[in-house]
Amino acid sequence: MHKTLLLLGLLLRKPLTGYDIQRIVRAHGALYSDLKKGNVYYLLDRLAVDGYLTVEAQPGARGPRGERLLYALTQRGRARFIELLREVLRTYDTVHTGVDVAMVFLAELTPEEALALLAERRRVVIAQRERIAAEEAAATTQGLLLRLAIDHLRMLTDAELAWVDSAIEQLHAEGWGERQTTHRKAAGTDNLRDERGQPADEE
Amino acid sequence: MHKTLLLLGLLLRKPLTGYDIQRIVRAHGALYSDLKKGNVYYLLDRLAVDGYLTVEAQPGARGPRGERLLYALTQRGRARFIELLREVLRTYDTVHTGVDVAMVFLAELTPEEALALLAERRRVVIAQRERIAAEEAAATTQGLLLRLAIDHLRMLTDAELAWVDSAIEQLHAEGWGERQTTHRKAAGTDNLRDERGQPADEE
DNA sequence: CGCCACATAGTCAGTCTTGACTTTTTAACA
DNA sequence: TGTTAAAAAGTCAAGACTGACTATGTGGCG
Repeated sequence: MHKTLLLLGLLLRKPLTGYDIQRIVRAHGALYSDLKKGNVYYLLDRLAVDGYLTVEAQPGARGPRGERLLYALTQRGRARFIELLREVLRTYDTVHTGVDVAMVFLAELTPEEALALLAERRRVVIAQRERIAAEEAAATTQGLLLRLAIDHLRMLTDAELAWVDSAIEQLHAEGWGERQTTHRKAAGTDNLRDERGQPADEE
Repeated sequence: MHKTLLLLGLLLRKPLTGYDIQRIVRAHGALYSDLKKGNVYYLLDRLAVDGYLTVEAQPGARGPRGERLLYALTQRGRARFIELLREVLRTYDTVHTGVDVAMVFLAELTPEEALALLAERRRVVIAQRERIAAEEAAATTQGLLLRLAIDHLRMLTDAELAWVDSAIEQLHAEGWGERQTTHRKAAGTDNLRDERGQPADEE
């Protein structure tokens, strides 16, 4: 949904071709990095079909594949943009990265390997944090809003790092680092919980 | 990918039907909430086709739709599980919630509405934090790993809250709250940056 | 100039994901 | 006991997304 928001948002200022959009996306690094090439064309096309964009061949410009299409926002598109903007700002659902799922099953690995993998994760997170911090520095000249946006990325990465550190520490505290403690069987705390009785509100 | 990991993980202990899995997922609240019904059946089927699971009709049990299918892990499935577990633990990519995108375009709204929406977001995040904290409390009896997993969710939610607060504060500091300051045109700091020159490593 | 390597601009088949629908079983109650 | 309501268990068509592929232009260099 926020991918659509981004496309409409980029088209606010002036009409663009699919490739223009890709260049902008790429230039912004981590911020927009989840909008992939193929998806851009798909979404632009769908937005056009739904009447949010108009399409026309760009006059004097042909790419390797025939003539380039120029997409422009319609009035409905502008309205849709505002609508989406509100929607995205006001809602929040929990992010699901998957580490949490992995964590639940961590006892399936040897303590040594588990800790080694977490240590590797830690390094990866730090590297990513570095990259984002650099972007943030570059963005300070670009105005408050862009900086706040990148701030968001950085703060989430910081939180991830803090969590990994805390997890490693707690595992050590429980003896996961030591050679052969009470681990062979102590790990088997059953983590399959089943619901019985209350239907656990499904929407 | 972590959805597959979860399915395989749940099947580690014993064979289950699709519906068994759904009950477990629902019972775990926020932790597994991104695995939806339809997807469960699709993924189980695909895993079976790929040889990671075996399927057989559960003996004395029929649901509303014919006989229920019981899925069991194969040796390959067990190996795949471990493989995925390692992969998920070791990698990290930035999460993309969309607020950051929305933030970039915040100047398209009036300062009043923007701040109101952020305030609403703040409330939503707090409510979600509450829900997760409750789950975390309930999970403390369930062992370290489950608690660490839910910790992860909570810490990310905390970070989101901290960000919203900081954003609101900074916007106020810039005069977004006051009635009619220099905003009609001052907001138009161009946030379309384009790449020129270096191809900005695309993998 | 002819050839190679690379950048450009885009398509496409296949995969994942979802919400709305369907059919059967169970429960509740008049 | 018959009727209605809700929950169980699952299907399905359509939408979103991706990576691999394609085909054209462009610059360098022998």
